Amino acid sequence: MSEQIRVRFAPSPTGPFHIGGARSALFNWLLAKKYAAGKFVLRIEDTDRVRSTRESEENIKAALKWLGMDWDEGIDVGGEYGPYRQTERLDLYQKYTDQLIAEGKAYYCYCSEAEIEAERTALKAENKMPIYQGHCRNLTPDQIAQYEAEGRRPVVRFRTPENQQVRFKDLVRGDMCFDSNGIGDFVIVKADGIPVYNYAVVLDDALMKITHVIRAEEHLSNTPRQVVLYEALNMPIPTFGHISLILGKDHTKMSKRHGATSVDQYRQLGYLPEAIVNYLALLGWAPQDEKEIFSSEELIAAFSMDHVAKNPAVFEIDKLNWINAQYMKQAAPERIALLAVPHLVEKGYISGPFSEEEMKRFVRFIAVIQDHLSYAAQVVDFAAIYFNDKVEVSVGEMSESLLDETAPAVIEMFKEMLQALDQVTAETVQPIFKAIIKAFKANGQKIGGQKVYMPLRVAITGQMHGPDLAQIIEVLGRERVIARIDGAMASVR
RNA sequence: GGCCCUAUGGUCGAGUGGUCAAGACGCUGCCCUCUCAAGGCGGAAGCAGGGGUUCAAAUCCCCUUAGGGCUACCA
Repeated sequence: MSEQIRVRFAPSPTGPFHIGGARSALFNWLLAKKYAAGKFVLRIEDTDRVRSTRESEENIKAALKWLGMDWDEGIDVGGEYGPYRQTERLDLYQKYTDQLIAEGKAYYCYCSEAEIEAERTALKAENKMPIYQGHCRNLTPDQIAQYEAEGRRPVVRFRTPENQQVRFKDLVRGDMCFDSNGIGDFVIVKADGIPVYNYAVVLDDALMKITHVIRAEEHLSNTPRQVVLYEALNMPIPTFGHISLILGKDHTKMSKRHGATSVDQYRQLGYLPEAIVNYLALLGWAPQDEKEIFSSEELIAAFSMDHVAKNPAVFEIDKLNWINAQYMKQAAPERIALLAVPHLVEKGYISGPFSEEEMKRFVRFIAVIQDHLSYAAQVVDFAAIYFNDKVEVSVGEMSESLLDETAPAVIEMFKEMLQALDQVTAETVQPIFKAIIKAFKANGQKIGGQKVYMPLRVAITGQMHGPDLAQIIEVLGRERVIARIDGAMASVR
């Protein structure tokens, strides 16, 4: 592969930025970064004026940046092949359209949408391929004048060569071959003068000197249309690579039904961008070795289109969660704390951002629960341990552990020993538990760790499960721990 | 309907004519442990079906089946 590699990501800004789009972008980005002279360009395909929005374009850019995929050329950053928004390139396209028409490779078609629709329906009824039958292929000047007089606005159709084998090379599918007769004379410019996707994409990719077009498989069947256009335009055909689609759990195309599908939803849930990138890379591509966790740099080094899978991949949230958890364990607690703030606010634990001092303390708590988290929003599952000073002991196993006959003595001893400590840290607290067991033993009573830890855990956290108790005590501090214990004991008495 | 793509455990996937068919997630057993996680060590679980080709097929060919895409004046 040449070092002059130029790839692009060309999304349509028509909605939330989808996880599948992110993977397409990633594969292109990885390919560009692999080569010193590689360039990744970001182009906005907004020819669908009804559905395209600036808001969506901003989302895409923000998501790409969040994921760490910087672009060398394109929207916002510019470059020598701009502009990079298709609606700003209309005059450029016009030149080539005129040329195609002049050469007889394209022609005006005055058929109305209703007429086309009727033709299509009829063909389908006969079990034939619903392709344009060429009604306006060879209009006389008189006919054209007649249509113009009727006020018809023409589209431009491409005169697709007949009886031709359209071939192209696909990096993931191998050599592809389509029959040109299955294509028909398709529209390249709509009645409003705006080129259609299949046409604009060819012009843009050629003009922007794109060498490799890596995109989703849904475009595979469109590729022969594009290839005939490249040929008619006398422009070099890029190398294609059609990566398979990402499916939901039920093996249908990922949609809202499958839960979070947009990059932004994952960002809001407190997933880490490195983890998303890592997971996406593993979806449809496999490294040569058995490595699973990759930094961006490692990904760039290891990535190759040679090992991109052909079959569609099911998006498995469990695996993403596992990968994200791997990154969470390594992440700075400060970062996780920051990501958790909106969720803590939402649950009413706090009313706004932490003060600097509060943050410092909360970060210590995060360090304690860090290994329990798949993503930052899950902090709320542990937040009660930290925030609820008024411990609620539910009747049942919990209250029983406090009403256990050894419990009062355990708790009294614990309080005394905790008070006696110079410094309350996990290291100084831990020996207390052992000391209590020993004290019972000296008294002729054998009790297990369970009888010591559980009443204390329940009295301090109001829960029977949770992270290391000594660490929780360190984070909470002596006063709050004592107060919680007293409150809890009072509530069960 | 036509054209096209795809098919290895529940999932991601290694595998490119000769392997006891990797590894990971998930599930599960044990260890660790106050608990829940994390971590460590094990286990169950797979070549969609049928025909060929070949001494030999997950691997090559054909058919069937299933899933998906395209067939727009969407991208």
